[in-house]
Amino acid sequence: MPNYPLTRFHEQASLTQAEAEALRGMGDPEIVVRRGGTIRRERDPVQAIYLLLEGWATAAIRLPAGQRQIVKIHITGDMMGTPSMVLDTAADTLAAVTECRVAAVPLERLRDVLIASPRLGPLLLMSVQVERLALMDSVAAMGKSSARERMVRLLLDLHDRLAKIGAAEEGRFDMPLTQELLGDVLGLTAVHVNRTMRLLEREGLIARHGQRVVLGNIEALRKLSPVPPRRIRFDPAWLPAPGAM
Amino acid sequence: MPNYPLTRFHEQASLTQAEAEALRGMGDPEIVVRRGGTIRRERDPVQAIYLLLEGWATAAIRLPAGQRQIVKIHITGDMMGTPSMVLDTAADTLAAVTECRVAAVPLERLRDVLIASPRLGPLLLMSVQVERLALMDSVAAMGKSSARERMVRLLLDLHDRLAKIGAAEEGRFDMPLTQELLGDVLGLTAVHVNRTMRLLEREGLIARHGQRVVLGNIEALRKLSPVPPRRIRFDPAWLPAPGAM
DNA sequence: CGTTACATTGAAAATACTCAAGTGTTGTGG
DNA sequence: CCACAACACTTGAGTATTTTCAATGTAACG
Repeated sequence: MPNYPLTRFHEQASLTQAEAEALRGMGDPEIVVRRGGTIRRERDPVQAIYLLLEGWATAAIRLPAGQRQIVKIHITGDMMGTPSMVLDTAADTLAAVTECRVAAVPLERLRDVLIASPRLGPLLLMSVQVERLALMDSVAAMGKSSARERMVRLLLDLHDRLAKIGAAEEGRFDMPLTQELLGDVLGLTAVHVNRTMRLLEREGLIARHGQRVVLGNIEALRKLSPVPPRRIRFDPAWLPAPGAM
Repeated sequence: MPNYPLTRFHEQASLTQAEAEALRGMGDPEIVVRRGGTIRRERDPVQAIYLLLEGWATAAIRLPAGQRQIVKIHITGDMMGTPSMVLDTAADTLAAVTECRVAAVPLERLRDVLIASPRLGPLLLMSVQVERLALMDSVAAMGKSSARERMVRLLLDLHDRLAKIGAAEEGRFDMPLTQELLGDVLGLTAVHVNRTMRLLEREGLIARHGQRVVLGNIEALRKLSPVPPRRIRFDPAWLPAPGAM
């Protein structure tokens, strides 16, 4: 088993193994960020994108009024901080939920990789569109569904993503997120997150033991979810074939 | 003045004039979609992306429960339907709010353009990241701010985007959106949209005459907005220089 | 002019929030 | 190994925001 979970990039962003390795190879040596630590702060100058080699992290925006909204929960294998690629100062704060292993890819080196592997640009574009779709679904869920529905969607989303990297099986997985963090993801208070989860528990839809979550009846949960999962097309008509560029 | 508002692509997506023309030149002949018409329906096979040559349009997701969430209000010059590039069937419905002039760019031709103008891939990537940031801000606004704050943000966002294409001046612009549509953008009911706008009016922050909106005190409104505007960097370090690819 | 679509307002109900207190749980230093 | 912080979770009671339901007003259009 390789040091790095390439499957993540391969499946989500449909980068080939060689392309993910090219990106990884150009990255800085990995650093370890301890639980609660900050990887990159909002408003910092944007100098790199980040590969999350292992761990859980959050991407959060702080509103002027002081509240924090988490816009993405990152897990092992995710690419982080790329929306800020088009800004001078970072849009979001990347924070380690668990201890994380992270490799930074300075933007200049990313440019070199884009030139050296011309297909990587379109593939990166593809992975960004996938993230954009996830955000569109988030907006839909936040605008038009109840706390319970949003919670169900989050649990299913985490389950499906964790299953892809082998960190969830038969609806069971570890979720190292406090209820306050969940609230900042869902746009709810920690108190209401608590009530909502307890409700799902009383209904027999989920069970919890510490950080361990068990989705008892996934089919029933999927029926409750405000948005269905999306199936990515791995060979879209607009993607130049290898060798064409 | 050219037939096509290239400034939009140039400013928002930082495509050069030549690149925008390349994209436009590869598009199908323009079609006219009448007010209320559908440009592309959710779940349709994805065959093209769309250039909105003129008019207002919405990109909306329909939830299984039947509600509709508008994830983007498109104005003249916008590129539409690109998130569905990575799907077999479209994620969102594109509908004409006003009469629209639209040019479709079939995905196969987009591929040809990407090959012929290699810098277009990274530039497209840039424009998609800009849209992604807008969605992140939307999530933040929907999760953590009140109806009034969200309404203020929407009005400022429309104002700023319209100003870029010369369709807003001194805080005045036409907004051909019904309160029901506004509700589907903001995640509110039409009734509450009405109350919220009337409140802003009573406070002297805005005025309305039919579709005409006047932002009386833009500075005060910006202070109320839950998210500040973002400044895009037009020459990011990761963007290969012309000629480098 | 009648029809239709959109805007406005009131009253009651529902959802989620705030404040507050109490209950684990975990980690740490003595 | 215990005491005690520190942190996270849980629950109750009252409040605020937003929704729902219903009725009425108004402007555009054939």
